[in-house]
Amino acid sequence: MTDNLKLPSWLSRGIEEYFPIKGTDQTFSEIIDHAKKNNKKLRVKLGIDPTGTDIHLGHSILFKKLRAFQDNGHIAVLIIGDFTAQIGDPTGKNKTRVQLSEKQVKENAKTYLTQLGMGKPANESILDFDSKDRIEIRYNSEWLKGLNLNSIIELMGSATVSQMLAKEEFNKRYTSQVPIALHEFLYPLLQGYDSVVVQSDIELGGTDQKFNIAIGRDLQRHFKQDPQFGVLLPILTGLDGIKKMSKSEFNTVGLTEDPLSMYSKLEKVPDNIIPNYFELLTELDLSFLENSNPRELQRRMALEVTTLFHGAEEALKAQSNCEKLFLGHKEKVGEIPEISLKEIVFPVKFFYLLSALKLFKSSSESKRSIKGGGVKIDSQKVINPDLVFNSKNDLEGKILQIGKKIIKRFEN
RNA sequence: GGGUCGGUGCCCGAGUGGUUAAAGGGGGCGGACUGUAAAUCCGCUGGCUCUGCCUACGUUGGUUCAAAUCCAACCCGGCCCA
Repeated sequence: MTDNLKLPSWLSRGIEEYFPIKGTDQTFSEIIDHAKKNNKKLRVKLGIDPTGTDIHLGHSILFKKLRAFQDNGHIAVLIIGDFTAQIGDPTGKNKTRVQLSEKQVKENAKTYLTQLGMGKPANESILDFDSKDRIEIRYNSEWLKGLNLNSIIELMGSATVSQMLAKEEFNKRYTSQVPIALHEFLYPLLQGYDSVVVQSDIELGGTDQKFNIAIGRDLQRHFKQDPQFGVLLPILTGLDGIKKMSKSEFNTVGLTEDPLSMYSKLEKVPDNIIPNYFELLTELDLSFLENSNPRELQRRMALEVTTLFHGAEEALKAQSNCEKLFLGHKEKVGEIPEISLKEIVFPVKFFYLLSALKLFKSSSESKRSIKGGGVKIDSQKVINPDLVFNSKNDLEGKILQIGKKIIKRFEN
């Protein structure tokens, strides 16, 4: 049986894969179509683990898709994995994942929701928090905290070791003799159990979530529910153009970053991922990609994305400031982030100043960067880390540049 | 539980008594070039208000003028056996 309906474009854009093509009796597109005709609300699950405090563009594509479901009449079931956050998703990289306290997790969750626009009107926020019948926020500790051993055994009984080892991440670790702790097998099961509890019809996730979503289907079947469909979205490549966007790789753009920093980061992204960014982060028709100047594309993409989060006016201002800055017309630039000299005790050595202002991780690093020629004041390279500034007057109003990314204006 | 191998800087990985803040590579950062991209080339890549001082090779103790390197105990991991 083939699927002769097409997915609507609000849903199909930028998705990597959906599965299964055909559920128990209908194809995925039939279900979407049927829901629309009958005004049926589908329950669309998206889980986030509140392990950090910043949401970046990579996450945003999931949330934007979730919003699209909302806008088309469905229910966003946002699961805050406050409980699972404490186990840790076995991503291999995070072997030293810290145990987060309950309090920490709650706070992270709160900042996530704020960043997603909770409290703002729907047209200014990423998710629609206004339409109460289209948003459901659940914390998974609600049901996971009290699971008793019997239930846990039941969950564990529903999957096999070889299923688990089929998962690429586990498999890689197993074959390369990197330890896998038993409790790590629990993570997919618990995440899958979330689907059972919230009775999800569709689960959204990155392609790396395929396994977990599939486990969710198994468990739903086990608990006599219709298994969910999975919609997999691509993993956004980070600013380096190579690795996935992730806080630990320092290649992210945060949703709440100021326009200038957002624009300037995006505008220097490698060429090869530009089309990808256009497709995943904007709503533009992509036909113009074919014959455009690559430099223009960078600028346009940066502008579009910045507009999305800060509005057209702010974005244009950022673009113009950014360009003026690199052309050297600093005096015309009004929007450079300021950095306060209040806490500084003069006289002060240059390297110590930068370290004290937290512009570098350490004073040694500050010193090295200065020596290496990476630091400018008013466009002049300053390469003497021991240069002494005697008073605020030496610096006030001047513009500091560190590498290509950091630009600050000294203020009292 | 027994046997065996192993635990080195952000990561991988060399080093098996003496300028060792620790080869080499990757990654990262900075510079030149460029389109603020890529490629290439060059430099930097433990901390400290720093011509010096302090921490570092799983942990703790020991041997020695001197240890990442030798010894002991412990902790952690892989594999084989049970």
